Amino acid sequence: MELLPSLIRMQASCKLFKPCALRSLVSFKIVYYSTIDTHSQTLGSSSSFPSNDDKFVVDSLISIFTKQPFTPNNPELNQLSPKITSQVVESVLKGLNSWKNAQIFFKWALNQPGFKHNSYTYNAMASIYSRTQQSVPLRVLIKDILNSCCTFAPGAFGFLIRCLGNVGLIQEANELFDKMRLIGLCVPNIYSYNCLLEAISKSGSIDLMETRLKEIHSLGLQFDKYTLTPIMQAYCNSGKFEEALSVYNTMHKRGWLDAHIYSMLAVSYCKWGKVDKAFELVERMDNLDIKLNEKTVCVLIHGFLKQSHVAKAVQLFAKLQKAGFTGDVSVYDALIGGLCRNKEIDKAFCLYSEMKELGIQPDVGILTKLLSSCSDTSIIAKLLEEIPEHEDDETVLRLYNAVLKGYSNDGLMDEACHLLQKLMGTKSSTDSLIDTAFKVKRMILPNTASFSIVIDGLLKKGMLDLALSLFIDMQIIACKPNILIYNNLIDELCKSNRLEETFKLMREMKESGLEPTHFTYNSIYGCLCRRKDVAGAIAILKEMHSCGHHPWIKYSTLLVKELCAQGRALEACHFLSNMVQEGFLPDIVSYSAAFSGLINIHEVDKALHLFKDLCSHGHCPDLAAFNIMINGLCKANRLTEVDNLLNEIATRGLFPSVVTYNLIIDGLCKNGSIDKAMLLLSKMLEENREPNVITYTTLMDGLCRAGRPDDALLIWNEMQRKGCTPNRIAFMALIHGLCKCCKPTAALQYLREMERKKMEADQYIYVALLSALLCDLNFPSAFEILREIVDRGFLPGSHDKNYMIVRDAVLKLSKDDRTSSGIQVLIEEGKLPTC
DNA sequence: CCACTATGAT
Repeated sequence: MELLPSLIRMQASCKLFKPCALRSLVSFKIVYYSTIDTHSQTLGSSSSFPSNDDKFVVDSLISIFTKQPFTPNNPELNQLSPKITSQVVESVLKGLNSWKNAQIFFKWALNQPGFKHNSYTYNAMASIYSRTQQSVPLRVLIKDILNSCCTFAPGAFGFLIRCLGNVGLIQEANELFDKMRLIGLCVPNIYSYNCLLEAISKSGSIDLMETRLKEIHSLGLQFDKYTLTPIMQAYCNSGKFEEALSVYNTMHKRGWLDAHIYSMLAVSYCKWGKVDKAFELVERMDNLDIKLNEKTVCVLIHGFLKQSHVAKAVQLFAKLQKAGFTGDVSVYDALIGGLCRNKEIDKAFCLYSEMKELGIQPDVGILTKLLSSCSDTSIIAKLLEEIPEHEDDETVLRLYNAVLKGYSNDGLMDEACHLLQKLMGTKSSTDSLIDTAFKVKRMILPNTASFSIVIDGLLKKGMLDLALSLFIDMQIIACKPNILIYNNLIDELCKSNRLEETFKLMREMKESGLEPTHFTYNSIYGCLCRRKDVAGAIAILKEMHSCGHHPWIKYSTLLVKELCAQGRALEACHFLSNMVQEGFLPDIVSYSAAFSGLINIHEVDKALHLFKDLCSHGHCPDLAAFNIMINGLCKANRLTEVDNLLNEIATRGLFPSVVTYNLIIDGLCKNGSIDKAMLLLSKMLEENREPNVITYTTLMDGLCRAGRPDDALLIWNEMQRKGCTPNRIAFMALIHGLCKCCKPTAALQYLREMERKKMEADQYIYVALLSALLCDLNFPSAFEILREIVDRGFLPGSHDKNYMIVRDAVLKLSKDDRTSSGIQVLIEEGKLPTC
C-alpha cells in the first residue's frame, strides 16, 4: 500500500529534468489537457500544409464517401486511388461525418494498391471510434495494427492508448502496450506511460498502476507532473486519502500543482466529507489566481449541499459569481433546495429573484421546493403564476401539494384544509386570498399525497378528529389511503389511548389489502403497554409473531417499568416469561427493569435468582444489569456478595463504571464503613474513573452521618477544585448534613450561596436549619429562617410531622426579646396561625 | 425502532 507513494517520493527527490526532458515536458503541457481532436492535430498529423492537388482529392473522396448509398465501383474512385497518401487519408477521415462512412473509406483505402496505413491514419481512425464510443471496431482496429507491423512513435502510441482508455478498453490498452514493445513496433517513453496510467486510473486499478510505476522506475524513466496526475486521481477515486495526499505533497514540493490538481483534491475533500478543507483549497486557489472551471464549481456546490453545508455552498457560489460565473438551473435548484431544507426561506427567495433577473426560467422542481417551505399566501399566489398554461395536471397537482406541504409545515392547517376542500369542490369560492391564488388555475382532484400531507399536518398539531374526518372525506372521493396514512392515524389514536378506533382502522386496513407493518403493530403494542394491559399486550404479541414482526424493546420495558412502579414486579416477571412463551426473547434491558422492580419490593433473592438464570441461559447481562444487582445487594447490606459480582464483571471483560463505584460507595457509607468508601474514591482517581457530583454528594452525606462535618467540607472543596459544580441535591445534602452535625451557621452560609445561584431548597432543609439554629440558641437567624418558611409557603399543616417543630420554634421565638416583636408582626399579618 | 443503572429528603 505504502509502496507507491514511497516510490514517488524516491524519484521526486532524484535530480530531474535533463534539458531534453524539459523540452518534452513543455510539449506535453500543450497536449495533455486538450481534447483528442486538437491532440490529433499536434501529434497525429504528418504534415500541416496539403497541396492544392491533395485538397482536390480529399474533397472528392469526402463527397463520394458521404453520398448514400456508397458504390464501390464508382469509376471516379479508380482515378483517385493512385493519388492517395497517408496525409490525404487522414484529412478525408477527419472530414467524414459518421464513423460508419469513415470505416468504409478506411477499409477501401487499405485495399488500394501501393497504399499502406501508417500510425497517423490508424490514429485518425482510432480517434473517430473513440469519440463515438465504438469499442468493438476499435478492438478490431488494434488487432489490425499489430498485424500490420506499423511502427509508432512514442507520442503517436500514447495517443492511441488514450483512444482506448477513453472507451474503457483498459485491459486492451495494457496488452497492446506490452505487445507493441515486445514486437518492437514502439519504444514507449514517459509520455506513452503517462497515457497508459491515465487509462488505468480510469479503471481504478491501483495494483496495475503500481506495477507500471515500478516498470517506469526500472526503465530509468523520470516521473513528471503528468505521471503523478493520474496516480493522484486514482487514489482520490478509490478513497485512499493518505496516499492521495502524499502524492499531492510531492507535487507541491516540485511546484507541479495546477488548477486541475487543486480541483481534483477539492472535489475529493468534498466527497470525503471534509468541506472545510475543500473550501480552504478554493480560497488558496483564489489567492493564487487559479481559476476553477464551471463543472468543478458545480460539483463542489452540489457536494457542499449534500453534506448540508448550505452556507458554504452559497458562499462559494457568490465568490464565483464575482469571477463572472453564472449558474444554470441545476445550481440554483440545488442551492434553493439546500436553503429551503435549512429553513432559510428569505435567502432562497433572493436566489429565486436573482435567477429570474438573469433570465433563467425557474422550473417545476424549484417552484416545488419554494412552495413547500413557504406559507405566505400572497407569495404562493405569485409563485403559482409561474406555472405555464400548458402544464399537465399531474405537475400542477404536484405544485398544489407543495403548497399544502408549505402550509402544513408551518402549522397553518386552516389554510391547508381550505385549499384541500377547494380542490375537492366542497368549498365554494369566497374572497379569500387562497381563492384568488387558485382562481385562474384548473381544478384538479387531490390525490393520496395531498391528503397524506394535510392529515400529517393535522396530527402534528394534535387535531386528530379533523384528521379522521379528512380520512373519511378522501374515501368519499374514491381516493385510496396508503399505509403511511393508516399508520400515522393509528399511532395518533394509540397515543390518545383510543384503542377501539385503532382496532377498527387496522381491520379496515387489512380489508383494503394493506398489510399492517411493524410500525402499526408497535403503535398498538405501545398503547397496551402504557395501559399496563398485560393480556392485551400478549394477545398482540401472538399476532405479531404470526406475521413476523418484532416488538420494540422500549415498549416491553415500559410495561415492566410501569408495573414495577406500582410494586407489581412479580407480574412484570410473569409478563416477561409469557413473552418467551410467545417466541420473543426479551432484551436484557427489559429484564433489568424487572430486577430493579424486584429489588424495590425487597425481593433481592428473586432478582438474583433470575439474574443468574439468565446468565446460564446465554443471556449477556450488561453493566447496567450488574449495577442494578449491586444496588440491590448494597441496599440489603449484603456487601460481601457485591465482591462476587465485581469479580464476574471482570471475568466478562467489563469494567466498573462511575455508577458502579457510586453504588458501592453509597453502600459502604450507609453501612458505616466510611473509610472504605474514601478508599474507593482514591481507587477511582487511580483508575481515571472521574468521580462526579453524585460520588461527592454520597461521600459528603456519609461523612456527615459519621459525624465528620469538617471532612465533608474538605470533600466539598475538592469537588469544586476538580471543576465539578454542585447541584441542588449536593447543596441540600451538605446543608442538611451540617445541621445534623450541629453546624447551623456554616449550613446557613451554604443556603445563602444556594439562593444566590437561584436554586431552591426543599422545605425540609428550612425546617432542619430552623431546629438546628434554635438548638444553637441563634434566635435572630432562626427567626429569619422562619420568615422564609412563611414567605415560601413552606409552613407545615397540622398533620405534617414538621408541624410540632415549627410550632415549638414560634413559641420559643415569641418568648425571646430579640424576636418576639417580629413574631407578633407575622401573626398580625395573618401569616402565622395563632397557637 | 437503544432501552435498563447511581446522590439529598419524603
